[in-house]
Amino acid sequence: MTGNGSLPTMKDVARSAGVALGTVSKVFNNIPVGDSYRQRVLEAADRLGYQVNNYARGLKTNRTYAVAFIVPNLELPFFAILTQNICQALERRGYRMILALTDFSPDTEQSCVRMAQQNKVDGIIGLTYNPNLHLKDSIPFVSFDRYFSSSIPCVASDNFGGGQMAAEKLIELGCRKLLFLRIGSSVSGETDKRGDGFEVCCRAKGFPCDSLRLFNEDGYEPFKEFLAAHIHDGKLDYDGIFCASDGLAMAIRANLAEWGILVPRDVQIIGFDGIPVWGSGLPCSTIVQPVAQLAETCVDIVLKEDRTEQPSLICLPVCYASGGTTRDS
Amino acid sequence: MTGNGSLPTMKDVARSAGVALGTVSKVFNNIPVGDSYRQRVLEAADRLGYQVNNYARGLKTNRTYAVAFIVPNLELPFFAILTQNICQALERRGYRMILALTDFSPDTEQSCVRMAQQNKVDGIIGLTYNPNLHLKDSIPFVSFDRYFSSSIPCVASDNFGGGQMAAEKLIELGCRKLLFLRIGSSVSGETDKRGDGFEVCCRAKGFPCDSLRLFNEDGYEPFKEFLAAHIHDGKLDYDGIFCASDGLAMAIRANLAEWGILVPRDVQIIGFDGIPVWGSGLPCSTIVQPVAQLAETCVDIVLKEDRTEQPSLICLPVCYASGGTTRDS
DNA sequence: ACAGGTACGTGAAACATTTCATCCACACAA
DNA sequence: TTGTGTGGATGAAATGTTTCACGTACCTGT
Repeated sequence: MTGNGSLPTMKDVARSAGVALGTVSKVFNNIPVGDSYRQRVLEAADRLGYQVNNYARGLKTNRTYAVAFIVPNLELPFFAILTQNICQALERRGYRMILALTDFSPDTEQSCVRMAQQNKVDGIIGLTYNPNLHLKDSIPFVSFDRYFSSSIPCVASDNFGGGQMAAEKLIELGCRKLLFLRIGSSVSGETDKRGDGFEVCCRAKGFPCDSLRLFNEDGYEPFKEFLAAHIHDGKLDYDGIFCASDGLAMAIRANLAEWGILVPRDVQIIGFDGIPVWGSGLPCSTIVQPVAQLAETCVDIVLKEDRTEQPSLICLPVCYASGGTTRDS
Repeated sequence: MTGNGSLPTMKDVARSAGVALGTVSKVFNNIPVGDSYRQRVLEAADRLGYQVNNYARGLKTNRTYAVAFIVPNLELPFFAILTQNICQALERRGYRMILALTDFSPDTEQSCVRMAQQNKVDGIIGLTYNPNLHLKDSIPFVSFDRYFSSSIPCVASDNFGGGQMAAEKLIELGCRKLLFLRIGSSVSGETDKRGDGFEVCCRAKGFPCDSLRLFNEDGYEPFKEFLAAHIHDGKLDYDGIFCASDGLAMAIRANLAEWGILVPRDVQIIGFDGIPVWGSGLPCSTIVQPVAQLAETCVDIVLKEDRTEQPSLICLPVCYASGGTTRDS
């Protein structure tokens, strides 16, 4: 017994095992050590209940095996699942995640970055919106879904392609009066491309396409007004709607139901994200983001040793999946 | 300029400001320092882009302002929202969260605890199932929803009361043939109490009550068989179902729909959790858990300095909320 | 038997902080 | 003028690791 009440250190283990400090260190770093020594060290460590102190280790090595993930919240199923996949990808590589929530506040985003820097994380993955985040270039940063500049790697789904895909599908299903709906803040980023792809495709095929942006985060009140203005004699002006997210699609469907307009009977809807909830399949027909690969890619890039020749934008393919809000199944 | 390429340290700041090391330390710890000194230090720090190194600080002080949260995954909306609330409660107090996912594996739970210990977290909040987790008693541990022993504080909803509440409500709505459904692993914990409360109440009021436990995590196949056996001439043997979670309730509803049995027309369903998803309200009528207070309580307890006289079980009240799967609105 | 080489154990220095015993300078009282 | 007290700056020690230059012991070949 070393006697004092605090936790055992390497020094205690060394003393107890009758070896030098450096030898203990080597054992816990998988550096070759004579078998008898290794054994004695492990026994002593076990006896004392020794555990490596990562704070001392990190101080010395400047590697912490921690990565910060910055995300607005976990209410949106897509955010939650993305967080889960990134956390798992990190754990698989022996890293751990420091979770930082911003609630979409640019100031909070900045302070999360500061926190991460003070904590000497080995990298930061950010689902952030602040266009002029101040980053120390000594810490690798990967942006999810928002492209800031060529010096900041960005991992995203093929949003443009997804929009095209949605348009093609709706047209193929016979829709002729098309609408794109998106919701959210003014700082857009990649998400707008979903609408761009949709519009480009509609126009190319010669069908009219309206586009509406809803600014009210909750409640969808602006949509209600819009709906009221576009329903005549119980019939909607549109027969195909592409929503920028599944959540929006679900809200729209609920809203339309109040007018007696049924999905997919009267209008077909395609959402975006493709996260199953409640274990009962997709919430709607949708463009599915490859969450697992997105997460894996973010982690790969942020942990990459060689930071020269990093691609600045990585775009992963999406796919269409039927989920009950289109008439195709 | 200090010259070497690495990050500036307190020593650099001290030199640049022309003050002693200890003075710089005091400035960044809000310990009284002469105004002119303070100013000079802050300017120098700003000039050099200095940031406190939390690893050195943590090594010296043994406080890290980090708390580990151990949870199976973020797929279940309840887990995701709980994680969010705990993370926010921590951030409000100047702490950060290390997120550790277990996918329900007892071994992973244990290794998460080990990881947390090595990382010198100030506390651990665990939504774990392993009944014999090996914990260092030097780190405060709070268990969410599972009671292990009187020495480990447990924070939970009033599951028993919630079960009673569900029974009372269904009976009040005229249901007479009642069923309780739960899903999940054999290691149960507090969750079983939902069923207990339900059964006790049904029995007390003199109505029959069946109870079924589904072991298959995904797919709900066992429930399908059970359903088939209890539907005669398109009519279900039950007119009121209490599900141990909203996710299960949603799956049941979908299953019943395939048999032409509509909710709440033919049978009324009450779930458990009460997490809104897709921003469009509750998924079903449900017993709502007070997630925000649960999170707040966990954090309060795990960070409490005085660890004597801690309650071993804290039980927070739930409430019923109508969400479309009962005929009461 | 001895030189040279190899494998590996040793312990001090370094990492960036906090803390504490000292010390200084100034003010005020006698 | 001198002695005392005080607010506050100082810098060395300590925190638990890793790393590296060094030293020792053993082995091999001639």
